[in-house]
Amino acid sequence: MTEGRRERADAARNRHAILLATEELLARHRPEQISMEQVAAAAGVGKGTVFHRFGNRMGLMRALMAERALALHEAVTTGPPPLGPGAPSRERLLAFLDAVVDVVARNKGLLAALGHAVTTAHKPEEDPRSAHPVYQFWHDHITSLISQERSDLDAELLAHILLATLHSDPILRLLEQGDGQRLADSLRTLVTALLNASAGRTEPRNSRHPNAPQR
Amino acid sequence: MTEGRRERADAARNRHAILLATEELLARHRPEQISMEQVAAAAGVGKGTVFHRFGNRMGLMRALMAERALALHEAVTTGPPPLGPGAPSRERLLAFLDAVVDVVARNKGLLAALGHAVTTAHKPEEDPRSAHPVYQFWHDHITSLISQERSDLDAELLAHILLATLHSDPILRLLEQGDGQRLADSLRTLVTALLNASAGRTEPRNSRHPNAPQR
DNA sequence: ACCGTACTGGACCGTCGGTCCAGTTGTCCA
DNA sequence: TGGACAACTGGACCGACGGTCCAGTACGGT
Repeated sequence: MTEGRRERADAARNRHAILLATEELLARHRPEQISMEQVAAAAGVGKGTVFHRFGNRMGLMRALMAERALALHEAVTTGPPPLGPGAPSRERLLAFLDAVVDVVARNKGLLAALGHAVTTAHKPEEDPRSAHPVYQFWHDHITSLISQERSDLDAELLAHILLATLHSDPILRLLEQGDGQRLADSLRTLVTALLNASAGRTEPRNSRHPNAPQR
Repeated sequence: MTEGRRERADAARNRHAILLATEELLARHRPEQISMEQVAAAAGVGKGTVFHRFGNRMGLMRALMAERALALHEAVTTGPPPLGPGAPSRERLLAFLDAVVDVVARNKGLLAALGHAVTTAHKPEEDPRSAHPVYQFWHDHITSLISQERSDLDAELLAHILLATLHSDPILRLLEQGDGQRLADSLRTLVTALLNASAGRTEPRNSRHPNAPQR
């Protein structure tokens, strides 16, 4: 981050102001209709400053998201069980999903703002590999917990499925109406059922569309 | 559709050309970077025509999606089991999910193009109620099948969760690489586990985690 | 054949993401 | 303390895009 120099005081102040302004706008307006100019104006800085600090719209959203997710990140890596290390994987997983729903519920618009772009670099093939760090972390964590508990499952894919929930508009809508608990409950049900399922129980690869690629 | 007059021949021709051009562009380029002008040019019509027929970007995507989903719609409502009526709900559900994955896999970019907007009217509070008809239908169908099999579950929410899968960028990426079978398998596993789970097994509404990180 | 109208298409508009660069200001070092 | 230098600032500017408008076109009914 800070290579060599420290961050200049005014820069830090403006950076904070921009993030704050974005937060407020996000809380009040639909995320896809807040413009960078609006953000700049609301923060009381020039547009150039915003772009200088955050590169582009996505960068701004990423930074904001990263900040919001920080507490959770710490709770998971160094906090007490069941979120932190120490509890059995199953408990950690359930606790983590609860916590993630919580974060998302408190940041309704933000996830939507990131949108699909969360994991995508959209410019002329930048590096299609790198996902949003927050997503990356969440996904890795869930993957690891699932596979610890059930090594026979496709943990990685299932983690994507679970997280996909949080990008869904109808579900975001529910969250807006305060139905976070309902979502958390269903997620618990789902995961519990998954972890309890007997291993060979699901019918294996049936022959799909003939020209569907294998793997 | 055709109230009173028939659709003019040239209009039909152009409409088809536009849809076709959109398809091709969608297949070649990232969906968020194809512009309406491009579509118009590729279809060999003026921009006005495109807007006249489809209203706006979303309308175009909707129309295309509706067309793509038509076959599935018919298979479900009037086709033979297990997709159509007649088979037990569980079989129908599994078959339907397979089929949906198939449709999505064959239309990679399209879902992403619709994006979150699938269910949202974005203009100044138009009618936040109405979802994309295709989504609506898929959701209703899944909800109904789940609740027939397991009336104790929150079928509606679970249906949203299952469908959310298809809007996820990482998963769309997998689909692009031909991993449709892998996704279908995991979905089957998930649903089977869910339907098999013993009723009271999942811990009921615990009072969210006390040490969930704040803010 | 001819009339009314639905359809057409390109000029046009306002907005927005992003760039640029000249001026400013914080920080380091002597 | 002061000077030099780079980092930061911010607003003018640009190209692109979604969407509107409307004069002209040509389809289809009669």
